[in-house]
Amino acid sequence: MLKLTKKADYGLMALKFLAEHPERSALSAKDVADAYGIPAQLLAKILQQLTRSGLLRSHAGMNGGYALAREARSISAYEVILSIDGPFFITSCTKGKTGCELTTNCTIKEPLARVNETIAGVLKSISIQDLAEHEQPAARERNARELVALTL
Amino acid sequence: MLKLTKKADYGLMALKFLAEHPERSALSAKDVADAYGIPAQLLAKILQQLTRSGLLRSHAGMNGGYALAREARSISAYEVILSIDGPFFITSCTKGKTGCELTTNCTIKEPLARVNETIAGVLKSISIQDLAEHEQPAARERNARELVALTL
DNA sequence: TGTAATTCCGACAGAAACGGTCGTATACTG
DNA sequence: CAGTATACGACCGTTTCTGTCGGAATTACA
Ligand code: SF4
Ligand code: SF4
Repeated sequence: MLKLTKKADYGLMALKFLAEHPERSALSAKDVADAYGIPAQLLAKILQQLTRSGLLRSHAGMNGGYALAREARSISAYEVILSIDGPFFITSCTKGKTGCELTTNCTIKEPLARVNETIAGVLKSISIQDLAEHEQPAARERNARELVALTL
Repeated sequence: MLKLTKKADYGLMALKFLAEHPERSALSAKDVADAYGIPAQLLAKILQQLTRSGLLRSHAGMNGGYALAREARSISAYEVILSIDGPFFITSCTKGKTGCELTTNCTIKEPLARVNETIAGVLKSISIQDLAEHEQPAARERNARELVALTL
């Protein structure tokens, strides 16, 4: 289903946590894992992946750990998900193995690709910074209609 | 990952197909399955589920089959996904089994819930009718920023 | 009445994805 | 050198997804 993996979830939490602690030059995977209840080794792998993707900067050895490679404002949730879960597609017609064989005669492929772009756009426009700030839940969803009208 | 299941995918295809053939009073599951390359028995179950949810009207026996219960314009992709894949949540913190135990000290739960609503809103504003019509892919995503600003 | 078409329903199995662990190697600090 | 930390890959148990099978109930029609 349309659900993000816990890995991505954990990744976002970690990023947010790092964004909230700029005073510390680096936080170890264990620090973050303990702050919430995340399995330490799993989080470690996630942070390593984020580092590979260039979202984090790592430093081994004592007092080592991870820090944001860029400012929180410029890191989008989309990038995080992309890094952890791989290419973002809501449909299965992404070529490669276990893809969909109906791509030739499928008629909803195109429209769904547009929906895909819309959702990707939403994710791209959410930064780690946004997660760190807490605003009031306002009236949302009421504007969804006009919102999609622009993109579809 | 943030991917819809093939079942939902098939369901949308079928709905669209039905919407495109209003002249026929009913189309059998096999008709639809053959039109594309969808496994017939699987599609049958999907259509049955959609019927149970009230999106389709079914008629057994010869010359039986399925037809839209409402007009295509008023059936949203969200309803289809909801019917087939169950409640829509991008996160795992949906209580119940295999849920997330970090809900107490999780700090991104709230923000993600808002993202969830935004995406749900997008889905809700897309109708079967929309899928059946093909418009030009226009500049989308450029408005994503302002779009989310409204909902976040 | 009987037969074919068709929906309906549950159970099941294979395959993939996910969540998590382990072991070990490497790098840095002091 | 010892201790702390990242880096990486292999592995495994569970869940979810996809698809199949077998059979029962409905309806049309000859
Ligand atoms: S091709 Fe059509 S059916 Fe296959 S995944 Fe893409 S959208 Fe779904
Ligand atoms: S509680 Fe926090 S961590 Fe657990 S699923 Fe919800 S958002 Fe993700």
